[in-house]
Amino acid sequence: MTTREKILDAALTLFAENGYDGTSVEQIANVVGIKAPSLYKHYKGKEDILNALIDSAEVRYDEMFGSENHIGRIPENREEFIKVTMGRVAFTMRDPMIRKIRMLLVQEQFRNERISEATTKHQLDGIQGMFAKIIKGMMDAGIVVKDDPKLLAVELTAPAVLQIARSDRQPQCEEECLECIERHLQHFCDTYMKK
Amino acid sequence: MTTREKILDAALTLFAENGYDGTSVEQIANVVGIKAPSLYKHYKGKEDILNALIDSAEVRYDEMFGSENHIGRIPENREEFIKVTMGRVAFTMRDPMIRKIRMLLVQEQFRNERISEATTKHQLDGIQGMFAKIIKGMMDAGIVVKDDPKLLAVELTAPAVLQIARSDRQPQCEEECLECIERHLQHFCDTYMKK
DNA sequence: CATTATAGCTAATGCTTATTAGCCTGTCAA
DNA sequence: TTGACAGGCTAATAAGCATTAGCTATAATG
Repeated sequence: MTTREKILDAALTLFAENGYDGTSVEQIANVVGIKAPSLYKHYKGKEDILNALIDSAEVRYDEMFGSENHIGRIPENREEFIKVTMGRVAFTMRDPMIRKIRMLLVQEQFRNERISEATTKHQLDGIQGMFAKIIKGMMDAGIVVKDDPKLLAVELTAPAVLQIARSDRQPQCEEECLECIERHLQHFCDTYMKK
Repeated sequence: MTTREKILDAALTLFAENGYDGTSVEQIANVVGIKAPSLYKHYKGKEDILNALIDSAEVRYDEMFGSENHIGRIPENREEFIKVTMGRVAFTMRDPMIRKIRMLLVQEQFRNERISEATTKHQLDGIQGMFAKIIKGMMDAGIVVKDDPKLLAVELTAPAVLQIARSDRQPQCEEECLECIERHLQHFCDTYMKK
């Protein structure tokens, strides 16, 4: 890992934990193992680090949720749908990097337009788009009732997004959040899946 | 309005807009119309202002959503339910004070346990509890299908909470957010209300 | 009327912060 | 071998920050 990358990594951790204004350039440098002024050999300044961080978060997010090939196989029945969805949720909830990106975005969402748009993409448009396709697939396969896939995606994802956000701020409730999501998922299937 | 109150008011606005760390005591004093050191005649320090702010936010929230007498009449039919609920949503979304409290909480949710718990209460437990009661009432009246009211409250409120959060960070999308909530509400009624 | 508390002020303190200047060392190309 | 550059360092700068000390005027209280 290059120093440039180490800086991004340290900054992400610290920004996520203490916020942008709550993090000093010196703290970042400490984690990297260099002195603060050396950091300016790699980035123009603190704001520049934040921007680079958002760039890389966007790239990572698009790799993860943007491309078609990560939707995977359309589940063939209720059990498979629940299993694969819960797996996705648990992974997203626990992955340290993704978690830090969420925490960074949510704290700095009012700072500038880029972050604000990224937050909407992550919390709403991105996941909804992805699940709309999966739900559409299941409708076409005849295992989900005919309806607007986009609308069902909203119903499906919104409670999960809120619970993931909760587990970010109250990690001790992670288990409870997952259970809550699973109950919701069961209910979703009860409501919209054919028997 | 006493100076003590003016200080809380100014601090709420500034914290909501720029975050706690992004706001200086001097800025708060400027808005109030006094010099920074005078502020210490009213509060022990910056952290003390934040705590007082959360106290008052909690009081206001409990007045608003905590007590039974604010649930109001149980709607008698679909149209009334949609109308009164959209009214509630629009009010909550637009009320400046409530909006600032949401913005403050969401930005500082990782700072301390009180704020973290308040955020969960506002975003999840509070609204869900309130709507669970309303839904329960409509079930008892026979206009909503029999189901777990708490679970239906999750399905009902989660998309709305996310859209309200979106309109906080992208106020230019307020109209769009409200439309999105209304579509969701219609869909909720289609799904769970008897014809 | 005397005094005491309230609530403002200016000045100062001491700390943190982001950033710059300038130096040094090792690596690699000409 | 020389020279340039990358990437580290120390020292310094300048600004901003929360907070304290101490003064003053006004209003309330005895």
